[in-house]
Amino acid sequence: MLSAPDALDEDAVPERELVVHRRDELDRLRKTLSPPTPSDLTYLIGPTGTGKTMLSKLVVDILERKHNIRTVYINCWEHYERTAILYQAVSGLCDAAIQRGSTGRSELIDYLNDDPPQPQILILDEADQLADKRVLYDLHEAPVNVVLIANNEDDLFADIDDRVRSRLAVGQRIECGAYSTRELAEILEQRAAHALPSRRYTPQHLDWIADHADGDARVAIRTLRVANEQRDGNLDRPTIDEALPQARSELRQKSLHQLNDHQRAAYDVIADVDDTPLTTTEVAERYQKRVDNPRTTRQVRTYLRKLHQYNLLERHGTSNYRWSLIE
DNA sequence: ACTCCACTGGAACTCAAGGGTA
DNA sequence: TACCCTTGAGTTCCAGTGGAGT
Repeated sequence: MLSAPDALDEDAVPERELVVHRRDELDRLRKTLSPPTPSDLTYLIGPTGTGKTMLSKLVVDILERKHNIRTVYINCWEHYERTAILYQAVSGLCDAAIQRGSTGRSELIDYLNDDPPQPQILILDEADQLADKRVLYDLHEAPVNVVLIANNEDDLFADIDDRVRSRLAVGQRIECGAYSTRELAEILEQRAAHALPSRRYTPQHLDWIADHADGDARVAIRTLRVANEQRDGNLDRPTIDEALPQARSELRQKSLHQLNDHQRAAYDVIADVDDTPLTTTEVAERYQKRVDNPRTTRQVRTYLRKLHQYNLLERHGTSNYRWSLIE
C-alpha cells in the first residue's frame, strides 16, 4: 500500500517539500510572477521530465492561495489551434458567456483585452506544439502574464516572422536542465520516503533507477511506482529491470491514447517493421492498404510529423525522411 | 556542374459539424 | 426550421529542396 500515492504520480503537483533540485527555479518563478505583470512573458525551457510543468503548477497553486490571482493552465497537446487557445483563455480568465464555435477569434481577443478586475496568469504548456504561433502575439498584447513552457526555444520560435519574434523575445527565462543521476536519485528518495514509509528499498535501488532514466524524472518516478506495484514495496534489481521498460511503455501508451484511428494506423505500420526505418512513401502505401477510407499521402505526412513531435517516432535524414519507433 | 525527380511543407481551399438566431 | 457563422480536419496545388544519375 502507498501512504501518499500522489508522491509516485509523475503528473501530480507535489507538496513544496517534495521539490528538490528545483528550489532556485521555483523561487525565481515565484518572484517573477509576484505580482503578475500584464503583457509580461516568462519562459520555462528544458527537456522532457525536468519539472517545468510541476514548477508552474506549484507556483500557480501558491499564488492562487496567497493572492487574488486568476490563472489558466492550457496544455498545447490538447489545444493547439489558435482559436482553441483563445477560447480556453477567455473561458478561464473572463466572466464572459461565450460559446465554442460561434464566438469569432476577434471577439475572443477583445474579451482578453478588456481590463481585468484582478491579476491574471496564463500558462501554455508544450507551447512549441502550437499550430499557429500568432496566438502568442495575441496573448502578449492582452493584459495577462503569460508563462510559456517548451522543450527548446528554437522550436518555440520556429515559423514566427521576425517582427513578432523580436517582440516576443523579451521576458524572463528560466532554464530547467536535465537532472543528473545523483539529483534524480535524491528526487526518488524524497518521493519514496513519502509514499513508501516502511522503506523496503535501498539507496542503491534508487540509484539504479536514476541511472537508467536518462535524466527524465517522469520515467524515474513511474519506474519506482511500477516496481513497487509489482512487488508491493519489496524492491530488488530484477524487479527494477522489469519495471523500467514497462514504465517507458506505459508513458508511451499515454501518448498513443491521444492519437486518432488513422494516426494510430500509421504508427502501427512502423511498429510492425523490425528495425528497418520506412520512407514516408512506404508508410503511406502500407497505411492506405491497412485501413478503410484512407487519408491522402499528404495527410499521412502531417500525421508522421505529429507523431515525431509526440516523441513516438524517430525521423532519419534531412530531406527524404525515414521513420522508425523511438526505443 | 547540370538535370531530373521524388519529397516536403505552406497556402488556399472544401466540407461536415455544431451552435446561434430570426 | 432554415440559414448563418465559425471551426477543424482533410485535400489539392505548387514552389522549394536535396539526392541521384549523367
